[in-house]
Amino acid sequence: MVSIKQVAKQAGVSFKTVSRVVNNDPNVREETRARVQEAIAALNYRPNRAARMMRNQQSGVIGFISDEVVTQPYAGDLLIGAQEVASQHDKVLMVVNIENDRIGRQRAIDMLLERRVEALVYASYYHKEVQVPQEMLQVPSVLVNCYAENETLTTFIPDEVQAGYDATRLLLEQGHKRIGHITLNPDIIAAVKRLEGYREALAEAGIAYDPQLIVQGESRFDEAGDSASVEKAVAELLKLTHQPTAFVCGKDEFAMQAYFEFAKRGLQVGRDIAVTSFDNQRMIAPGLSPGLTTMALPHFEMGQAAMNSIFNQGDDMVTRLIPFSVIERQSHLLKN
Amino acid sequence: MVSIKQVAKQAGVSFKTVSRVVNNDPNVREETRARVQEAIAALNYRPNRAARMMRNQQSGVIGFISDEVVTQPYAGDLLIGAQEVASQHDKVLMVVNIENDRIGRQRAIDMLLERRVEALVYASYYHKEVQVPQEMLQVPSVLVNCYAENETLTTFIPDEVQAGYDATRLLLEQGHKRIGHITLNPDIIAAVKRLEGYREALAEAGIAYDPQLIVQGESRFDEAGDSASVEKAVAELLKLTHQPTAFVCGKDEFAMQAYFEFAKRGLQVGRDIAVTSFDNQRMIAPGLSPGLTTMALPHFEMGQAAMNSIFNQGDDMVTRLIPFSVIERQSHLLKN
DNA sequence: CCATTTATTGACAACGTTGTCAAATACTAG
DNA sequence: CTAGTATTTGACAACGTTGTCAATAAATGG
Repeated sequence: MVSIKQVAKQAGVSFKTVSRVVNNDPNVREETRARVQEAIAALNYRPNRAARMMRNQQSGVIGFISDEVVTQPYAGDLLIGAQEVASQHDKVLMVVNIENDRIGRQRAIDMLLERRVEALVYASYYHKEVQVPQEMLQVPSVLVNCYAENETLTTFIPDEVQAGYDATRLLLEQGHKRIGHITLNPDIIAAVKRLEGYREALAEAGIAYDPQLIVQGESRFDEAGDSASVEKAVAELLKLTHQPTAFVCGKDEFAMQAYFEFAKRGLQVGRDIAVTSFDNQRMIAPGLSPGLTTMALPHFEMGQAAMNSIFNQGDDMVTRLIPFSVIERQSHLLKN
Repeated sequence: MVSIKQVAKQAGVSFKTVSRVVNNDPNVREETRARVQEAIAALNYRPNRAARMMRNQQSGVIGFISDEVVTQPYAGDLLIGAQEVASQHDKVLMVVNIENDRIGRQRAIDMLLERRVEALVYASYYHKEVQVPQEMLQVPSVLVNCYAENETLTTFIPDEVQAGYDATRLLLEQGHKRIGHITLNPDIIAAVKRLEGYREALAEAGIAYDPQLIVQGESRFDEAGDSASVEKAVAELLKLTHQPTAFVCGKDEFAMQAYFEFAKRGLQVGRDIAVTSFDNQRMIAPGLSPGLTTMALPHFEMGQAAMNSIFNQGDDMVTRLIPFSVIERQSHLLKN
């Protein structure tokens, strides 16, 4: 690899002069500058960031520890959002994926700290509680899509309550009074919070909460994607004497399966029954017919917000709720 | 940040001795080693990789340029596969996402080369042709999920022909003779190659190719997820006098929509009609009923293979096809 | 043309490491 | 106890940069 000294030799100047040219120092005679630039081009010189960093003690790198983020559909948007902001500040991300300790979390953090990352982002692939390793505190750090028991770090999490509220309100606004809710596994925070939002919306509309309308869409030990639970859930809700006319589904997969269950019974979403859901899986929601109205997780926004908070060290140690976006398609409407 | 010299002072030795302890040099008296280790722990010292790198001219970093890989569902597995192998060799990935030049490709490559990455992986989110920037050739590089016009780089791409062949053969093995194929947009390489595989499988089985059985599932300018095209495609195929008894769907979304079309007509997958598909979208395929038999893109394997080829510089400038995995669920079977 | 001032350039140290080699210390045998 | 050897330690240079400051060259004014 060619260094600044070789360029200097080629241009017939001291290496310090080359440094000046590289850094756009105005105190260089034009003629010299041109000569140096020529040499730089000729030798295809590229400054060495590691050496530069050693002088000014800045790595320009931000560590991004992802707890399976990238394997999850669209959660990669979190990465993209973070990168976008980082790159505006001339920083790069060093991404380490720690999947169930395949590479231990400890090792990841050590690696990143040895590389003198200027900050750390710890992102989880679904909203959950995590243990924050002590070492993270040595460097500005934020948590995304997860939170720590002892609120030691700035945290960005999706506003599940709002999402549950909005998903329900969309249906209330259409005049529905009996709204079924097929919930996620209650071990998941999202399940609990969204239900909370659902109840808030009902309360606001002056509708009594009826526990019969809440059915779990996945058994605690379900394999991902097992459709039997949703089948049962829909059956149960439709068996009620006072049938629901609308459904809030815990995720788009549930909605998809519910569509099938409705179809079996000759019910049609958009005519006989209204549906809202969560996640905006781009592979599912737009492809259903009618298109599924669903609450999109603010992955991109959380990534941006997290990174912004790193650069604006003013506000610290807060937990910020990032709102979901309402993706309105047609499934929440009934046309007749 | 604490440096080796401060540790040395604390332990009352020269900084070179600390260096030896850090690097597990056996030529250190046990007593001294203990003293140094104590100081290291006390000061929470961590070696500076950038400085280390400057000496031995190795950054330990591999650049991963992703052309929207992480936004694509499960394509993030590519990253994971790559990281797994990299980390076995004690390297880290520096990931830069270049989405339609939001951060220019040029800037990404400059950044990575300034950081003296030891190699570059260029990954595209769907199998397509790319222009390889000249600079990539300065460093060992591989292409993943995309290929260059002038085959200048080692390339790893999914074996679309095999996938098409397997998806078709699964159905042929069940005795189907009339197999419909709903294809992707023909601008996409996958569409063309999978059809090729389909034809190979038919030919092998001694069944004549019937162009009437091939229908495009998305118009050239379709928005992602528009379901109208599949609706029409299925209708067209079922209208044929000599109806198909099995369908090869271009992707899992098509299959999902086809399931709905069949349901509308009282046809049931697994009883009246058999289906195979591509992608193994974990949000869709297992949740359909019956579970969708589909060909999983070898993202993880491509990531691994790409990284392995970087470390085994023996074989160069080859194009390697990585096979899809056949994910057998029930949709290709008919039980009666 | 000389004395100043100003613009341009270069020598050198430093950043935190590791490699080379020499110095110091500890151990062994006679 | 001494010489000789083996072990342990440290001084110094180097990696590729940038900051500090001094040295040189060019420009200005009288």
